[in-house]
Amino acid sequence: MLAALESVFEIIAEPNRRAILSLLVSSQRSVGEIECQLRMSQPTVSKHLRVLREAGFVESTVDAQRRLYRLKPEPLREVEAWLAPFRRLWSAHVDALERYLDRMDTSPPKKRKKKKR
Amino acid sequence: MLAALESVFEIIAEPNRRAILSLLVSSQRSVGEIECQLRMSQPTVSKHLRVLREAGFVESTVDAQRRLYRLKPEPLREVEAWLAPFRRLWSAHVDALERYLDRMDTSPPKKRKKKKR
DNA sequence: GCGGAATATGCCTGTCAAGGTATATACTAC
DNA sequence: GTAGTATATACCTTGACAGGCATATTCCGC
Repeated sequence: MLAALESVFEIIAEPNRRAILSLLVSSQRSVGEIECQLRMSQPTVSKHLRVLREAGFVESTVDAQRRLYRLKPEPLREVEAWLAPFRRLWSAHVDALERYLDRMDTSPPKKRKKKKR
Repeated sequence: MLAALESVFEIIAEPNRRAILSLLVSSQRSVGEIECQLRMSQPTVSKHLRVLREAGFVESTVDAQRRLYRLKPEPLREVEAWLAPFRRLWSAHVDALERYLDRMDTSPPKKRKKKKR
């Protein structure tokens, strides 16, 4: 579980890790809080947190025996950056190429912002 | 390779699949073109395309013996949607203040020993 | 019909991640 | 010191996916 896992996309491919990240949006949490809210075993939470920490998704501070984890933005911005070129697919403005491709579309109509077919 | 793979995040966790998607941004392509440009074997390309098609990332039209694949927007919008709540992490003016408030959000730490491990 | 080109699929195998259990570590309170 | 709490790590097993190779399918031209 704590192996290579180089790419940020592989990190967020795991549903429990996404759940942890989403939980941390509202505020930082201790391992026990995450364990309780997401109904995962404590070692599982710790292992996922380790993966997330080593990938830069979260950081922790020590508070007595507890460790408080909170989000770090950088890796998710990588995802955002990769996603950027695809936004033209659903942006309101439809350029020439997309209109061309839409004309070739043989599948049943779907909700599109702009014209097609 | 052609198993469940339910979530869109698991689909885009595979580097070759991300490469295929990125390649299709500029225009639709045949399997042979993808195979050539990305230097993958033909069965590998076809299998990845099948995964992408079944997940709704791409669709294909038949052109003689060829099949032309092009992007479909919906699944990537799911990624975009999941990412949305995290944008507050890097929207400039809230950053420092909200992260400070996050720490106050839970029960106040007692004597804090600094930093991560 | 036949042969060839383009793509899809089946089978097999190596690899690796995810989780469980048990244990280790770190810290607090007494 | 001891006991208790919170978290991390080691070891192991299971399962799934990615890719290679061989083969099947589909379509074209002749």
